[in-house]
Amino acid sequence: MAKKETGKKKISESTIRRLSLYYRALSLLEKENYETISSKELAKREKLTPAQVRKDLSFFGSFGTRGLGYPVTELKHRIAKILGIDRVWNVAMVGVGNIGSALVSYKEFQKQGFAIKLVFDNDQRKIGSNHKGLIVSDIKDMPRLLREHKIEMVILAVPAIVAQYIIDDVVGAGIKAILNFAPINLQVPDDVFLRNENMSMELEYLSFAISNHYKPDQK
Amino acid sequence: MAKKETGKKKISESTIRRLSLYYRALSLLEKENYETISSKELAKREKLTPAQVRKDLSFFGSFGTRGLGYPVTELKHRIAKILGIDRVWNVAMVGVGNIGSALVSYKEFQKQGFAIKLVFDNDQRKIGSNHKGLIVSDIKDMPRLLREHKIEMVILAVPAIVAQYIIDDVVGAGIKAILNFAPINLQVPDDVFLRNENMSMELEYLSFAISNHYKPDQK
DNA sequence: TATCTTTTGTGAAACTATTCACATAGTTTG
DNA sequence: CAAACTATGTGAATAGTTTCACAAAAGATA
Repeated sequence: MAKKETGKKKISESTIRRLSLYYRALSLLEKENYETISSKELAKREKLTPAQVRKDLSFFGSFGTRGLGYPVTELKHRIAKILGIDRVWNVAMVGVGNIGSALVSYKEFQKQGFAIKLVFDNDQRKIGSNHKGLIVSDIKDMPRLLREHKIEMVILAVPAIVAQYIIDDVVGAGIKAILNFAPINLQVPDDVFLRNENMSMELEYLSFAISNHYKPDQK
Repeated sequence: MAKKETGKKKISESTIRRLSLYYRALSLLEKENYETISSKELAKREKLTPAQVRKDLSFFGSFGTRGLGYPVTELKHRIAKILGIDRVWNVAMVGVGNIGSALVSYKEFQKQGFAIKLVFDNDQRKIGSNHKGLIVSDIKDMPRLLREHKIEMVILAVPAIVAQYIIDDVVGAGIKAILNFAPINLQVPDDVFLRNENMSMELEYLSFAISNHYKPDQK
């Protein structure tokens, strides 16, 4: 009997991140024509333990068949539903410097259902120019355009120095989910989800690892 | 009496990541002409608890003065030393598609001491072309060039489908630290540090958060 | 110099996450 | 169809991380 997710029990951040890994692994398994997959094999592919896989999934229901494993395609869809990626999300890119313009062309986002519909900048030389079929809009028009195009997520790729001002505008326009690439700690109201992506931090981690002959559990 | 880091006790991944945050905060504090900073204030700036800050630092020694706090500039240098970023690292970029070429121009890496010295691709149309002052080399010459230029870290920004072949070459050339942007789980020997950066995963996390009215501790 | 205040550094406690281990339920085989 | 096998789902045990709480150390005050 599948337990319905009540939304009551607290799901840990790590579990959610692993769901993304499972989803990716299942997409691959589907292409390899697997019909079912055991927690053991799924764990092996993502360098986790079978118990971890089963425990993670058990928070959301009971998806497997004892003696057989999990149905690949069905589990994939179930995870997509849990993650909320069983639909297309309208995303806007704010800032088209190096990172911003690269991400606009990044196929992976589109593939996972994150459709970049609008692109903004405050640089007059960039406004009006074409980035992969999208015309760069003036950041001054952002509040209106975000609403008009029903944008639900924003990727912020602006210089750290202006990031707080711009995120205030983004929040003001009603956006509740923001992925920030500026290396600075931004303030947002409690009901806005903010994730920070800091690529230097990953290199610093590697630097620490080499410098200290550190042997972590390779994630 | 400062306790010398023995390298024996296990430092958690989260602690290391927070060191990066402290480092960044301290750099800012230095610019704001702070001479000392309390764990309380430092915690506030990075949305952590004072106890967390003190505990993290205590793994590496005793850097503060009771009643006063931590000396900003000195602590910054100490953390730089711990993270191994008190020097310049020679880095190579492998793959100059969207992400790769954006990262080559990404100022933040340079600023943090990660100097991209070589750029590789296997696409004949790209080889020989100029990316921000760097000529794209043929990936066939990678083993030789990595050694000649004393490269210690590689950023892998190639399509998932070829990532395993290419990382095998990178490992073969003696590289011990790799930051991978391909959304696939790569195999490397035990003595090679591999970090995966998956930007779609961050958007999926936001998608989950919105879809489930999830309220995490905003990290 | 004595007292008060501040803030560190750190064991211990509380909390969170992972792994274990096994009853259970289903498949497969002869 | 019964026995053997396989693999889930999950409480309990273990391991790991964060927070608490306070003694101790240093600065500030008078």
